[in-house]
Amino acid sequence: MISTKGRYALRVMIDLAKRETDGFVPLKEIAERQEISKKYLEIIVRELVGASLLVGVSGKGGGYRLARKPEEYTVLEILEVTEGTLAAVACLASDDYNCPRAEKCETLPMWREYDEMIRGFFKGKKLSDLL
Amino acid sequence: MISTKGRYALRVMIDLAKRETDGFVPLKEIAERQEISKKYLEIIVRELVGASLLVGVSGKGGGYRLARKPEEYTVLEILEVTEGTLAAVACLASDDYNCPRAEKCETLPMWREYDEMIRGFFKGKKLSDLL
DNA sequence: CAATTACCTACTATGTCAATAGGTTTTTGC
DNA sequence: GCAAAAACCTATTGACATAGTAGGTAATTG
Repeated sequence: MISTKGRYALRVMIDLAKRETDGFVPLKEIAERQEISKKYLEIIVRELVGASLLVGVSGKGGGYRLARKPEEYTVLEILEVTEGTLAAVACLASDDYNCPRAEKCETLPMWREYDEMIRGFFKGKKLSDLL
Repeated sequence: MISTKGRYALRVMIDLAKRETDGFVPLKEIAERQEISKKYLEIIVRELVGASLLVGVSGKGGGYRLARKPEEYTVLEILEVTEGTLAAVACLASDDYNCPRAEKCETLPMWREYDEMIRGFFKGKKLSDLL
């Protein structure tokens, strides 16, 4: 299940994409428009800055803006930053999981297929598709 | 993310499908073969019986068996029993959620599309496909 | 009647989610 | 230089879900 964090992140990105030409947009404005607690958004937005999806500038006149053009973001990368992993099952979440039953596991192939489908879906969606 | 409950349920169903002709299979055997705590499986299996996916018989010589043929189960229904909902976002998890922002929500259409894809995927998989 | 098995209720440890609280640092305009 | 505005940072919390465990009762068969 996609958490609020991922969903909020997406909404922030969309909000900023719509204000692409407005320079730096303060978080306060975004929080009000989106009706999300500014304090909570701070956490989310910081991660987006950390991953270089957003650029943040402190001080008066500061705020946030997209680091690239809306069509250059996939929904996948936005969700991966905030959700950590989109893996459907723990077995696929990290490379060093190494389940001893993997060889004989009858369900693993299905989870792999599922995973690929999901990633493909979100990779195919650009931020610009959501405006 | 699909929890252990759903994944274990699936493995129990597969295990039973492979022993379709063996009459009633005691949980102890399944737990040993699958290397899962019997106690925990009890909880899961009870839910499967409650949903009429399995038939359980008490007493000596008892155990569990499938209620239907393997090709008559979809993975979707098995997961739905144990996971409760497969909805990707809270907005779609229950019908009476009624988000006030639904009308203007830019992401909702994508979540709907995502949801349909997932349900379609698991509906298309039969238990017999996993043997 | 003893063994086996499902069935049932309750509890618990751990972790994650969704925030909140209360600061510090950076930058600009006056 | 100073006040305002903004990002940035650390810590904490309440609620809930997950992944079990513990200890029993009821049903069935040989």
